[in-house]
Amino acid sequence: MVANTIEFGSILHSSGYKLTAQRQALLEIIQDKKEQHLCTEEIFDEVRKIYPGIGLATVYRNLQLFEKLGLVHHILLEDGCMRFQIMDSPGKHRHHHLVCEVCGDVIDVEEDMLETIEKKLLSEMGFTVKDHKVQFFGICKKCAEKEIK
Amino acid sequence: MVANTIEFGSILHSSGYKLTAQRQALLEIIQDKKEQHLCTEEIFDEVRKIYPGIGLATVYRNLQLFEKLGLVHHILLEDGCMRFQIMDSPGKHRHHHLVCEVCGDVIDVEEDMLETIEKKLLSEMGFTVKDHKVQFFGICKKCAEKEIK
DNA sequence: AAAGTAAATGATAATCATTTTCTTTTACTT
DNA sequence: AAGTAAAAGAAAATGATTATCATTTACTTT
Repeated sequence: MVANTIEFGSILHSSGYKLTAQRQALLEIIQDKKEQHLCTEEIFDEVRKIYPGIGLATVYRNLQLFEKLGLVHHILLEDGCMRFQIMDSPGKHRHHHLVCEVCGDVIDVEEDMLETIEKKLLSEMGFTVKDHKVQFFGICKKCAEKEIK
Repeated sequence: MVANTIEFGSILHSSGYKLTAQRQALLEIIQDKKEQHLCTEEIFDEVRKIYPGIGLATVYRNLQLFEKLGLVHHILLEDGCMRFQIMDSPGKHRHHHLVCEVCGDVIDVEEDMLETIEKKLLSEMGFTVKDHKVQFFGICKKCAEKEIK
């Protein structure tokens, strides 16, 4: 499931892009920190550890490119920066995010559970859904348990 | 259903805020342009027509205040600015947005349709949902009909 | 394997939405 | 009508992101 450097290389090449050391380093980081929804600056800080010379503009540029190629996707929370994640199964609808209002954690939910709604939107409103972005705000399990004590 | 100036006045007063001419003008505009998901700059341009002296910072400040008071809410699309709307029924979960990828229109969907999912998130993951943000991307009815022709 | 070329990078400046600061004005209280 | 804290206006500051441009590099062609 997890794509390796060679795969990334062929994805880039087949679209006419070059596989640079910077791009490899970036993809490695994003893949490693899969569960953490890192923002651009955070990715920049991480990637510098393995490729110290990299510039911030390169990070921005390539995250955009990776998203265009379907390798990563981003979410917008309320903190005013883009947070990126590896796209686990290209073509599938985006997964949902649970944002805990207490601890700030962002939890991924792989299950879609929106088919019924999307069918309804088509039949009742004539709107064909191609993708969605869903965020739930509330209290995560950990924080709910702490509150009881 | 539609709150008038007097209501807004008492909402502001009861929370210790003053009812200024600028705030009235702002609320009028946001109420008038209910369907339009205006961004801050657009609201600024509109409000200047009825209150020419208003400053942009005042618009930003008050939109923030109105949101805190539950009078308006905002969405974040991909254009990098906040878009505001009057909150029709305070306390209720936010409504969903259908974003047409062809014409860019944003359509409101008042029906919630997420109860089943939210129950599942609680029972299976222990996550208590307080609110949600849901955007569907796709093709609206109008654009779908045009395509056929 | 060396040369050629377009793409990619790094550094820095520019941009754009939003926030902050600070002085002046105004809404509401006494 | 006077007093006061909140609000407004103007402008500077901030922070994320994008654009510019000279230099470097990945990959192609010889």
